[in-house]
Amino acid sequence: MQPWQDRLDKTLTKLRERNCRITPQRVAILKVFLGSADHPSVEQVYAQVRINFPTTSLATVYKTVHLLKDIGEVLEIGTVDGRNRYDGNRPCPHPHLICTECKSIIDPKLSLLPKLTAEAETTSGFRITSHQLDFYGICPACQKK
Amino acid sequence: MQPWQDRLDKTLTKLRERNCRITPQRVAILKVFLGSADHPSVEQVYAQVRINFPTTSLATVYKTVHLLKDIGEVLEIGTVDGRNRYDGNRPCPHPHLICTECKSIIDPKLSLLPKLTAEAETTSGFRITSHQLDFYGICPACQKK
DNA sequence: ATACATGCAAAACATTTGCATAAGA
DNA sequence: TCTTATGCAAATGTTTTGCATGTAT
Repeated sequence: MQPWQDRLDKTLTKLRERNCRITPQRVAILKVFLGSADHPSVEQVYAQVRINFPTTSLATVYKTVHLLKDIGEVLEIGTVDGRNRYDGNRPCPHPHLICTECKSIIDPKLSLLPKLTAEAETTSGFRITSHQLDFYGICPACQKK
Repeated sequence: MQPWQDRLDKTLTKLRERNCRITPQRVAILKVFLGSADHPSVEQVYAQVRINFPTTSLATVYKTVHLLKDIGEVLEIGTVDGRNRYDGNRPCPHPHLICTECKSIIDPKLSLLPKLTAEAETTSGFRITSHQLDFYGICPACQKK
C-alpha cells in the first residue's frame, strides 16, 4: 500500500464522475506523478510509464497530462529549459526555486507568502485567487562547482 | 532625443567592447526594446522592426535577442502562451497583478517582497538572481459587476 | 581586406491534431 | 454495443542552425 493510494482512488473516482474511462495507461501515468517527489516533464513521465507499458505513446501521455491538469489533479509549473514541468503532488499553486544551472526545482516553505498575498490584496483591492511565484538562482550544489 | 538615448549609447559601447559590429538591424531591435514599456515577444519585435527595416529576417531578430540577453541588456521573462517574452527596460523583475476578467495588469508595490526573497535564500541555500511573481484575481472594478 | 552579420531555407524542438483501430463501460 | 481512448503519423508553432552573400570596421 503506497502512501498515495488514497489520493489515487480519489482521482480515479473524479475521473469516473466525469465519464472518463479508467485505462491502464491513465493509471500508470497517474502513478508516476504521485510517486515522484520532483517536477517531471512529459518526456520524463513517458519514459517512466514505458518501463511497465512499452506500447504507450507520447501523444497519450500529452493527452492524459492535459486531462489531469484540466481536472485540477496536476499543476503545470511552467517552462523550464524549453519543456513544461508538472507537479502531481501539490496541485495548488506554490512557490518554486529553480536552479538556472542544473534546472532542478525545489519547493521552499515560505512563511511570509500569505502576508505578501495579503499585502497585494489590500494595496490593490484585488480579490486574489491564484498566483505564480518562481525564484531563479543557483542551488547550493551548483554554487560549489 | 529620446529618454532612453543614454541607455542606447551605453549598450552600443558594450557591444563594441565585445567586438560586436553595430549594424542597422541591431540598433533598430535595441530601439524597439528600449521604446516599449511592455514585454514583447520576438515576433512582436520582428513586426516592429520591419516597419522601418522591411528586409530584416526573423533569424536575425532571434540572434540579436540572444546576444542582448547574453550581455545582460535584455531580460528573458519566461514563456507566456508558448512564446518567450522579454523586458528591455527594467533590469529587475517586478510583480504583476493580473485581472482574470478584464485582463488588466497592475504593478503593485510590495514592501514584503525583499523579505520573502531573503527567506527563500536562507531556507534553501540558493543564491537568488531573479524571480517572477504574478498574482491572478479579480480587480476592484470587475468585482462590482 | 577580412572577419563578422545577415537572410534564406531547412532542421530541430516540444506539442497538438486527425483518424482508424482498440478497448472500457 | 457503443462510445471513448489509444497510437500512429502528420501538422503546428517556435526557435535554432548551416551556409552563401553582404557589410561594418
